[in-house]
Amino acid sequence: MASQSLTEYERKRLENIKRNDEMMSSLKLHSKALQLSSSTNNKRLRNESKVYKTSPDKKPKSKTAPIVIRRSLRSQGLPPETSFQDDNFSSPTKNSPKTPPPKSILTKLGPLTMKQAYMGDDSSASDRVLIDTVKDMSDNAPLNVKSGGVVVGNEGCLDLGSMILKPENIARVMPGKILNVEFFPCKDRTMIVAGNKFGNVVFWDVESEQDEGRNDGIYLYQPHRAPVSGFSIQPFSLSKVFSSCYDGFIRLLDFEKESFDLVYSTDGTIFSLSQRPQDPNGLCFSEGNNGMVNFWDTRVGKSSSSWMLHDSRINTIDFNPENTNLMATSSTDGSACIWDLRHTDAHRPKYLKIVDHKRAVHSAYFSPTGSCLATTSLDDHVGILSGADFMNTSMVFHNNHTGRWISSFRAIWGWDDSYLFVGNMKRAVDVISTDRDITTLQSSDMSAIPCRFAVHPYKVGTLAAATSGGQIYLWTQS
DNA sequence: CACGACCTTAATCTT
DNA sequence: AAGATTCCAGGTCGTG
Repeated sequence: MASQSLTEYERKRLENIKRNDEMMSSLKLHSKALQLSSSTNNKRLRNESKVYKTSPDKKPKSKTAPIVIRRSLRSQGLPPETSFQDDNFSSPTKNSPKTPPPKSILTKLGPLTMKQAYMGDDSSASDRVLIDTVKDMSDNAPLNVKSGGVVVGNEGCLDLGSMILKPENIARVMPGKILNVEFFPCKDRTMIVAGNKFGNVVFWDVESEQDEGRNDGIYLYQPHRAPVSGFSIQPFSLSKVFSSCYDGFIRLLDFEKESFDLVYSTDGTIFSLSQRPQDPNGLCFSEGNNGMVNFWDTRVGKSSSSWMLHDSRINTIDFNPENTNLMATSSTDGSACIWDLRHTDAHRPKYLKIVDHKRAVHSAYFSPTGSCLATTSLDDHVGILSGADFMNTSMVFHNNHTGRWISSFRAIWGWDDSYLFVGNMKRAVDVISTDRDITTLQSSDMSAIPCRFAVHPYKVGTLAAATSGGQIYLWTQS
């Protein structure tokens, strides 16, 4: 038998590949990605985003009027499904920027130029402005470096009542469900990056949108072909953006080289991506459904260590900003853990603390000072750990039952250790304070459920809320 | 135990 | 305006 000549590892790998292929084809993922990246669709999206932004919707009804919004969102309508090109989609004859990247490039083990991945067409702004803006930001990077990676400055003085959602800060930045949204850690700029389930990555340069007329400040790319599961941008290197994908690829967008380079690929699913603060060459990500965490050295292109830390997929990885030896993981196995990377126990780190939930845990994040941890679970609770060695656990009831179409909720910390932001199924943002008070940010302009959030690391009061319909609501402090 | 059928949920698409 | 479709979650329950 041929299989007998294979090593155990090789046989397992082949099995994995076969299983993945079966899953992918059964879900018609390729076709979806291609349909999505057709230039007609693309044009529609950019138009739509503009329309949506300039007139989010007239609100004839004063209070909650979700149906109104939905009607307006599809006013342009999608052209009837054309026969989609199939997997043998031939490479484009002309290298026009509006040509979607063919599957052969997205699956190739190699670099992908920004030009190849850019989804803008002739009528949209060139991404040259974006590239130059990010390079400018990067040149000012030293200004952004703070001790311990913690925001210093006016923390703690946020008045929630002063947070507002301006109509011009609402945008449909991409199609489909947004799984991830982040701010560039840049002191004087509001640059947002988001990723969706189709493998798109979008940049929203918010100031650019306000300053320039024709340019809407939104730049859409397709560097991946499956859901984007994570980003990592280090404050000291703003021109480099790591992104991970369910299909097992991790790419590094380098604005200097203007390409999305491949840094890692695996047969498993990558569910989350993180970097230890102040470690430019290390990547940390979760892989597969067996709770594996992998530490990857990008300089050598090798794994420095990998451990099975949970019984099921790991949904988030976060490092303590004060003590970067502490790492928090959240898992579908129903637990979240804090690990001490300095101490190992039976070939894996020792856990300092375990938080048990009754169902899957979708996030575990350290507070800005590192002295608290917040967990979010499908068991309809937000856990808050505090005190010496995270001894005190407090569970706050919160409806986290998002169902299938809305990304799971993940409570994130604000600009100090006193409160958390988390989605609310009634199209609002809940603010949970550590003393268990819950207040709500509401706006009649928020026409969909905000499920994934990010806070601007330097601008207190600037909060991005992303939806499963591709919108971002950018709350700011008035 | 493994597996599949079925349910939940909201936004979008189609009729 | 209303029904159909989405679909890389995750739980439950029934069957082989």
